[in-house]
Amino acid sequence: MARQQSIPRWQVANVEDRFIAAWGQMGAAWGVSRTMAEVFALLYITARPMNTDDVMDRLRISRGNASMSLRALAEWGLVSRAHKRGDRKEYFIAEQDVWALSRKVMRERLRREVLPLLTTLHELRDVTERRAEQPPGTPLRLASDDEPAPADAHRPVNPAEVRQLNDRIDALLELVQTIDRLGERFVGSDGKGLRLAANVLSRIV
Amino acid sequence: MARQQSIPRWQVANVEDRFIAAWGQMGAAWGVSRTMAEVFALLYITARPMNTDDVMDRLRISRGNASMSLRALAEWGLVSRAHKRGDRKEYFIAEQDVWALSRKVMRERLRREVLPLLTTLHELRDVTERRAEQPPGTPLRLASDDEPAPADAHRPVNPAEVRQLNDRIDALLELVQTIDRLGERFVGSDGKGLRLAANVLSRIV
DNA sequence: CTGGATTTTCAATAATCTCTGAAAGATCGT
DNA sequence: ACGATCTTTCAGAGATTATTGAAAATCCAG
Repeated sequence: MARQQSIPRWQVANVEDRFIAAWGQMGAAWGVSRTMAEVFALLYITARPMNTDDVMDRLRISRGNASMSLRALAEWGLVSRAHKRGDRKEYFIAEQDVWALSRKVMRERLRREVLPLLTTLHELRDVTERRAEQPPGTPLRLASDDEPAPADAHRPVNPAEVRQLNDRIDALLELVQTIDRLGERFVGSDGKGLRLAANVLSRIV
Repeated sequence: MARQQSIPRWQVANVEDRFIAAWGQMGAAWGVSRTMAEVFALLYITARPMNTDDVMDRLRISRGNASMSLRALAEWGLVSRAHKRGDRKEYFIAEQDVWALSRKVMRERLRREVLPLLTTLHELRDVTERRAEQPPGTPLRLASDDEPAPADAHRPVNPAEVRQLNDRIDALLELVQTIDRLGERFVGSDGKGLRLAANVLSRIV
């Protein structure tokens, strides 16, 4: 095999910049703030411990912004904190294992953005659910409705329609639950969950 | 089994509203415009063909907004267009099969937000890649750099570091490719891909 | 072809989200 | 305890994105 060719520093910086931009873009498309994604990208691609000033200077962002982004990344578990002897500054290091990364992202996103939906869907189903074993006399209306609703609003809805509404909520509930459980599977297993899944599925389908 | 209890219309509307709000919220968290997610939620949960005015009135949004959102949803393949005899208005119907829905969402998101990243990562790797079979004399610098860079920028980077940089890009490339292929798997298979995956994985891990 | 009905477009506006920078708060060595 | 260094906070400024509404385009029946 031929010898590795050396590359001028400016070209490496260019690669890093393009990587950071692309990663930031993707983050933004998936609902992560662009800057936070960029800070992570910087730490990942350089694979060097960096302090707030390093990040500020390289990304041309304010101290406050850098501080917030780094903290958020630490909360997500995507970067860890480190210290250097004789230096009071705090340094940050990006997790380099991409499987660990995807696990952490998945866990956090499930917790923050799927669970709340799941909760709401359950609540809603409680309303539309067949109340088979409920005592017949139970009042349907909640206590607190003092708004003068039009008479039409009180017309009872065809029970068949209610059942269909319930079924639609149920179907979504099942989907979201499946996604949630699937995610938890990865999270729960060791670091290689996604890779395992990929292999298994390739063989099956 | 006891008889299904009837529910006043206002309570159904309340369930629908809460569903729409929750769905919109989740959409926003995942980088989909809140309104677009809400319009879909409305069409899905009512399971009725609706025209632009219906959506405008129910969601209290402008005609333009409703029109744009409906069109986008149609482009995503999440709603289909329909017509009623003797009515020139266009009606929209939400896909009700949640597995088909997840397939369509996944396909579009892969295409729009993963593929571009994949492309960039490939481009970047082309730069850092070992140029084993490349002719030795090939110039490293691109033709067009007239900017007066500081001498430091031209200092060659330690080849070992370049290799490590390449490895980091490679690792991410592999991850993103895995996700992409995994997604394509669902898309390519019949409607039940996700459910199948869920079952298989539950048994394995 | 015409007129009315419907949809689409898009510049202006509004709402939302993000970033800054300076001040307040922490932390540490002496 | 003090001063120096570093970090966090957050109100205001700025940037971005979403929304409106009215005009323009499209469509269709007669």
